[in-house]
This record gives sequence, structure tokens and C-alpha cells, in this order.
Amino acid sequence: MAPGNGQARATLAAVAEAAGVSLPTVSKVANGREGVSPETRERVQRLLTEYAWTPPGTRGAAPDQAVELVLDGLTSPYMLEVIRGVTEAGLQEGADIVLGKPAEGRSGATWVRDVTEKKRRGVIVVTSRLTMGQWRAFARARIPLVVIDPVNLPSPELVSVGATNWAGGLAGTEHLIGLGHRRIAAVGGREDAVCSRARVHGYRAALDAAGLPFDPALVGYGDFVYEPAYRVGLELLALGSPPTAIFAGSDLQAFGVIEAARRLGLQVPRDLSVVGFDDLPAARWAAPPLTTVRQPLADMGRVALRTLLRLAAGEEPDNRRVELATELVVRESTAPPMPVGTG
Amino acid sequence: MAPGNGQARATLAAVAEAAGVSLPTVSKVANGREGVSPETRERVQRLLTEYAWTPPGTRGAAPDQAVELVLDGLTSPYMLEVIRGVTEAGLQEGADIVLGKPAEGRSGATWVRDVTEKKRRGVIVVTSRLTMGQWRAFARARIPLVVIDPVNLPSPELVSVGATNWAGGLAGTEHLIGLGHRRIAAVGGREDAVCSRARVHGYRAALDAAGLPFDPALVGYGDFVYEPAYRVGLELLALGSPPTAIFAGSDLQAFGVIEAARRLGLQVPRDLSVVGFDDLPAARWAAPPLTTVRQPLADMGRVALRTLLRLAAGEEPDNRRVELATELVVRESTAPPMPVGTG
DNA sequence: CTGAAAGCGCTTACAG
DNA sequence: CTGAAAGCGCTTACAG
Repeated sequence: MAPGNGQARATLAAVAEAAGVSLPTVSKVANGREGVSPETRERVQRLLTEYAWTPPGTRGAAPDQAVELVLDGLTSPYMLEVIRGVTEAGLQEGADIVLGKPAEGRSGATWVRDVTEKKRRGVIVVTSRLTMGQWRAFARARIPLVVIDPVNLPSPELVSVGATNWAGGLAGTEHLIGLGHRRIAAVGGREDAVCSRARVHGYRAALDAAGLPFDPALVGYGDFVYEPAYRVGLELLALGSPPTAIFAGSDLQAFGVIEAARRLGLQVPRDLSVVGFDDLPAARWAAPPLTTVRQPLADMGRVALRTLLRLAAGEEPDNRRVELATELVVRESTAPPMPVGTG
Repeated sequence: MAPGNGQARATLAAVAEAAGVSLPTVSKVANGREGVSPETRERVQRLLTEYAWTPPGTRGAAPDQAVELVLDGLTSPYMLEVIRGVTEAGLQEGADIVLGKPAEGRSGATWVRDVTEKKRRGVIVVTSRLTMGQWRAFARARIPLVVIDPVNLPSPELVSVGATNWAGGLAGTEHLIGLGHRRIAAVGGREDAVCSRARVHGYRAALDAAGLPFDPALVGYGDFVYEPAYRVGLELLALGSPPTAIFAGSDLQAFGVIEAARRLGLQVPRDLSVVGFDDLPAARWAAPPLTTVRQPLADMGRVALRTLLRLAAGEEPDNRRVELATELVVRESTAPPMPVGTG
């Protein structure tokens, strides 16, 4: 039998004895050299694997294997906060963080092969749209997988970390209502993204609670990024009865909306209040500094890493979906609306 | 003498002979074991380094080892572009990228031990202030080290990748002069950072070339970030004869200056033109979109990775300092100054 | 602290 | 194809 855990590692001599061949023969097989009959080679190879033999020097090495961190669309500063959280937790827990290939267009089979070959502890994926095939490949191979802020949920069993998007949408909109706004628009992210839908539902819930009507014409979608939101902003502000405030589903979208206002000669927050979502560092640098709903991105990264390590250790998570609290950060892009007839 | 490139690697026996001690003694030193006098240890250690001895098993092992990427101050979106470049090149070249502990406060000795233990191919460090001790530890251990945009140069032998900061400062300032500005201020980064000094010198060269006087009162320093630049902006704009344009040593500083202008009721670019440096994604999202000097950050990351792999392969770089071209990107934060007496 | 000697794990050259 | 034998690079236990 192959030695169990904790035993001293196998030597070529031990394998040679088990295989009933001489040590030099085992050495040849182990190093892929010639001069061994196919049958002998196969038998020896099997025993080498069984004894988990590794070349000298490889020994004590790699007590802590790496975690693969996959960042899709490495363009938003959003990512940086997540990276920071994952890395800090990894350093604390003694897990190396290796940056992986983007998930998009990667086949589940080859991805899993790569991860297995490199003996990763598992994979953390950020804001990726995982396909059913990818998800299944990981599940079948039992490779731990944690998704941060998943765009879609290929399976209810997916382990994911996110934020309280609905509550955030509610808080951001309530803030605007509290300031006196009555005509409030929303610019969602991707219409199909779960986190985005939750934010827009929170927006709607706030309107409902305040007894304000929901006007579908005041809801647009901007794919979370700047450009489309800029265009949606122009459209919203060109309405016959334009909104006095806009709740944006991301900070980038808020910036797009603010630029649209600037183009139309409107000042923020005097003529238009804008609330973002994320609280990227850039929110503080904007002119005016952006009022926004903070997602604890670094914490989400930390939780994802710890959850992954627990999965890798064979533990089952208490719950497959963790949501961290969002928090409204009031800065200077929101103000009471101008008294009617004063604009 | 130590063996040259291409020679078979040194053995402990060779080092023992060179040191005039026995092989077991060298073995003890090489493995950091006790029972060697300080003097002997030091002499042997020096020879081990000179002979570039590495433990058996380290030899040719592990065809693709990881590269450690160290990011100091993981707060600026600047980093994200660099990460993208390094990762993309790493994926192409088959080198894993592992995120490392920040350099600050890390002792050279333990850092090198970590890197050696984990058998990294080398280390890429971004905008770090390396200490002499850290630099020496790497040099002694012959671990390849490449610094992207070094803050300081602990040794002229340091291999680094940067951008043409002087030319960028020149181009940014020439743009303002070309628009008709005559009173142009500069907000540098850290006064001690080489890249920052180069940018300010470029600014000054542009003034000289245009026959404009250099006024020390118009130069401030903001540590590359938002807050200090905001304060410097307030001071500059409160001068008896305030500038009509400001060249900022980073985009973040440009945002700080723009916020200062906004606080004082000034509009950009009508009342004040601002040029940034970096061209972060956030430069496009600013209101108004920021005119800035683009650093090819992703390319710098790619070049750093490739340079590191070449060093790890034993090649000497053609030159130890590579500077990639910067490029002026004109957006909407710059305009001709208001005719005198019209403000 | 130092090193002669034994030993370990593996590789290599070569006889069968 | 196979393995006895020599050898390599290193480590370990121990005598001085």
C-alpha cells in the first residue's frame, strides 16, 4: 500500500521494491527516460503515482496552494477594492492569490483541467457571467468556486458573496425622497443582472412606501458603465417633465448622468441630484463629490477568500449566498429640489 | 572566480574548496544551520552568493514558476491598468502572477527568504519606495527584480520601467501655452519622487522655451493624491495674481484642483484650465472630461513582465531603465483663458 | 567550531 | 530491456 498521510515520503527505492524491479529502472520511468519496456513502465508509473512520489527538491515545497482569482472586465476601479480584500485575507490565511484568465469564452473543461493541473485550492470569480457548462465542470470536479457579485445564477447551489442591493436601492432613493424630490428617475445596470434588478426594486419599494407613483418612463438601463448611462441621462433630462433626481445603479453610471446634465447646462446638485452605487474611490474625487450607496467591496473580497478556503477544507458553508450590508454615503451631489417655478 | 553564464551550476564542494573549508561546513551555511563561526559563515555565504548556488531540486525544476507582483498603496486606479498589463503578458508567457505583500516595512532578508522558498521567478514591484536594504538583499540573492515607476532609485543598477515623464510634463504645459495661457501653475507629486521631479522639470522647460518666467510661488506639491492637491489648489487660486491654468502631476491631483476651483465658484475650463497626468479611466468620467498626459500603464506592466522573465532566464537587459512614450490626450478641462478684464 | 566518515536518494555508464 | 556498480551532491551524526 502507498504510505498514508504524515508518513515520510516515498523513495524510488521503496517503489522499486514494490514493483519488483531495480532502482535504476524506476528512476528511468520517473524521469521519462528511454530503455524501459512498456509493461514495466506502466506498472512502475502506477506505483509512482500511488506512492505520490515527487522529485527531490519538490518535497516540503508548496505547503499552501494558490487560489485563482478571475477578474472579468478589468476596467472598473470596482475591481481594485475587491483585489485588495482578497489579497489581504490571502496573506493572512497563507494562501497565494494567482490572477487567472478571464472566464468569458473559457470552456469549463479546459478551465478545470488547468486548475487541477496547477493544484489550485479553488477559484474566486468576480462579476462574471458563468455559463451552465462552466458551473457544471466545477461542480463535477468538486473544485471550490466562489463568485463575487454574480451577474447570473447558473445554479441555486452557486456559492456567492454580494451586497444588500435591494436595501441599498431603497436607502439611496429614500434619501432623495427625504430631500423633497418627487420625480425621481433610475438608471439600472444590466437589465438581466440580479444585483441590478435588486437595486431597481429597492428604488421602486422606496417610491411605493412614500406613496409616489412609479413611472416606467423614468427607468433606463446603462450596463453599469459610463457611456450608455450618459445617453440615458440625456434622454431622461429631455423628457417633457424631467426628473429632479436620479438614482444610478453604479458610480460610473452616476458620472455618465452628471456629464449629461453638464452638457445640458444643468448644475449638480442645484438642478439635479444624483445618487450613485458602489462608492468607488473616484466617487470622492468627483466634482461635486458623489453621494452614493457604499458596497463593502474589500470586505466582500475577504469573505469570498475565507469562504473558499473553508470549502477547500471540506466544510459546507452555512449559507450559499452571503450579502454584506450597504451603506448610504451622503456627499455633495444631492440637495433639495429647486422650488417649483424657480428653475 | 564564480562560474560564468552557461556553466554547469556550482556545487557545495566547489564552494568548499574556494572557501578553504570542508563540505559539511558549507552545507550548514547554505541551510542556515548552527555550528559555524560568524566569520566562516560570512565568508562562505559570500561565496555561495557569488557562485549563485541554489539547493538541488531548484534546478531546472517547475517549468513555469510564478512571478510575485507587489502593489504598494492599492488605492489608485492607476494600479488596475498595470495589473492588467502584467497579467495579460503573464498569461501569454505562461507565468503565473501571484500578488505579494506590500514592500513597505518588509525586511529585505525575510522578503528574499519568502521568494526563494516559494521559488518565484522574480518580483515586480509597482511605485514602491524600495530601501537600500531591500535592494541589496535582492541583488545578493540574485533574484530578478523589476520596478515599475520607481519612487526612488536605491541603486543605478535597479531595473525599472517608467514613462517619459519629462516629455509628458513638457507636452502638457505646451498645450496650455498653445491655448494662450501665460500664468500656469504646477502641482507636483511627491517632491522626492523621481518621476514627479521629471514632470515638473518638463513643465519648467516648456515655460523656458516659450520665454515665460518661472515663478516658484506657482509650484506646489500634493503627494500624487487628491486631498493635498485640493489644498494646494485652494492656495494657488487665492494668490493675488492667480494662475489661469494648472498642470497637475497626476489625474488625482487634477481632480483635487478642480474641486478646489468648484469650491471657489470657478468653472473648469472657463475660469481655469487643468491638465492631469496618467489618463486613468476616471479621467474620461470626470465632469468635464479631463485633458491629461497619458501613461501607457498596461504596456508598462507588459514590458516589466517580459523584462523580468528575460532576467530570470539569465539574460542581461539591453538597458536597465526603459521609458515608454507618454501622449497628450485633449479633452474638455482645458480652453483658452478668458480675455483679460473680462473675468 | 570544524571536518572525516558514513549514509541517503538519486543518476549514469555499462555489462549482460 | 534490465540491473549491479560506481558516482554525485548533499546531509547527518559524531569525534576531536
